[in-house]
Amino acid sequence: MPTYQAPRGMRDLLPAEAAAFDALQAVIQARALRYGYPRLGTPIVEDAQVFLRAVGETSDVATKEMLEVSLHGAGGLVLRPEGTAAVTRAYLEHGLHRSPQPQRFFYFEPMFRGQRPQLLRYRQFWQWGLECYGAAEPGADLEQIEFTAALLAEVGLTEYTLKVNTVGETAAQPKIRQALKEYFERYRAELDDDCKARLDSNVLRIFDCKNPNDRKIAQGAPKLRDLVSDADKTHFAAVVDGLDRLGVAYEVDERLARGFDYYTRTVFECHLTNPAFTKAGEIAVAGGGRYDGLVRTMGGPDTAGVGIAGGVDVLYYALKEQGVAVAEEPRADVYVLSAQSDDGADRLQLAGPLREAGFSVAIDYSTRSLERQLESAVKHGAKVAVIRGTPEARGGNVIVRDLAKKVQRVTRLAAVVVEVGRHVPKRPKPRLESGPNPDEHEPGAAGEGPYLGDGEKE
RNA sequence: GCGGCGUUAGCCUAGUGGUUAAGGCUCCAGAUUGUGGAUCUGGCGACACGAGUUCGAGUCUCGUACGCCGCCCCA
Repeated sequence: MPTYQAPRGMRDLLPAEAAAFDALQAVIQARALRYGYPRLGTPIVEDAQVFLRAVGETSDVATKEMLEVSLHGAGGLVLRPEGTAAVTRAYLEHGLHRSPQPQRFFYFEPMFRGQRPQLLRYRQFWQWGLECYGAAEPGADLEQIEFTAALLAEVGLTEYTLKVNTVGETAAQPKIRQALKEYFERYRAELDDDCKARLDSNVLRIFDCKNPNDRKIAQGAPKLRDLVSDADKTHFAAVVDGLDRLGVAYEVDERLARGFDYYTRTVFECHLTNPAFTKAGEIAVAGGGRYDGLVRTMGGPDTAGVGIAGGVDVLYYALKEQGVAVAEEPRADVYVLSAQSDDGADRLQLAGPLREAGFSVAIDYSTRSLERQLESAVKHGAKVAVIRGTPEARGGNVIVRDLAKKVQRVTRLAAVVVEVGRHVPKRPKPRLESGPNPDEHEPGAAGEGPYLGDGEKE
């Protein structure tokens, strides 16, 4: 009787999907580390003001789409709706703005939104993200865009397009909004109700309108690129030029504007292009941009910043749609069976050395017939059965049976680990500390010079 | 948050006012505890929840929850 259900828009990650998420996190986090972005964790709950300040109090996120948390009746806390504001809060709270700049961070966390769920828009969703503080140069923008392109290529996502645009520096934004407002104000009577509202709330969003007539009006609007400052133009030109040189495919989309107020200059998004997703409008698998005014808005010094966030759920389903195998539900490779009854501890003792050696081992504790136990082992996906039969147990032996090849041999207890190793691989054991990288080539093989200490001359 | 459409067992499906709600898959247990995915036999298990209409509701009406789609918005 399904009396209890997961809350609306939230779902369980069953082992297969959880394994896929783990695999995605491992790939993304390893790349982040390679780019010099260590992971930073922030609480799932934050003071609502953190986000209200950052994203702009008028945006919809602020007004109605955050999930509030009640703590003994006191309000003011919300479930984290996005990463950038939270990471920025941590950056300032811990004085990281007084550490050598730039500071780079990676995160991989669940986020929450309050709207009704739709295709790939859950109330709890996972995002990975990068933040870089204290680098105003276009190279920092490029770094993150290149990261994303390389990441998506690594995991095998091909059905997407990268769009880039510039929305101008902080100082230029009021002027830009003013110019657009003046333009659209002339057509106010012709705009549909939604766009009339956008005219007052967020003019930039009129460019996203689906109404054909409004689109026509929007085509004649002043171009963002003409409205931004000369410095903005130089910055954007450097980004675009860099993408060309790096061989990253992109489109300049004059209409691209992101939802949060904190974006300045470069904005970018990766949109899915598979029809299964475009039918639901534009779904972004990653997106981000520069936020040169955010740190100051949050109470810190004038600090440039740039960030990107990607949807893990979106990426996972997009890969599935493309037929990319992500990860399988992990199964125990080895099953321990026994014909003896009440020998649970013996079965555990049998499994122990195998587990310590790195094999994944599950145990059948039942007293069912060997036939049943073998059937169960196969159904659970085991590749090898270690069978404790009566005569073998008496002689200190077990049977190691390869369930796929249907071959087996009697093995001394001391040799079980070696014998099992002939049929299935060990799982990598994680370590608490990582050691130094081994040198992968002979010294001098790449034509490098000898090591010299300070003061030595070649 | 607004609107439309849905919800029968773990999964898929039948059942449009009248016995005890049917079937397939899965799962569990057996087919005399030494060798497996098959087969056979048996078993567990559902009308999302709550009201209402009716002699009688899985079936009609309303509300709630959840899902899908659209809108708003997009992280």
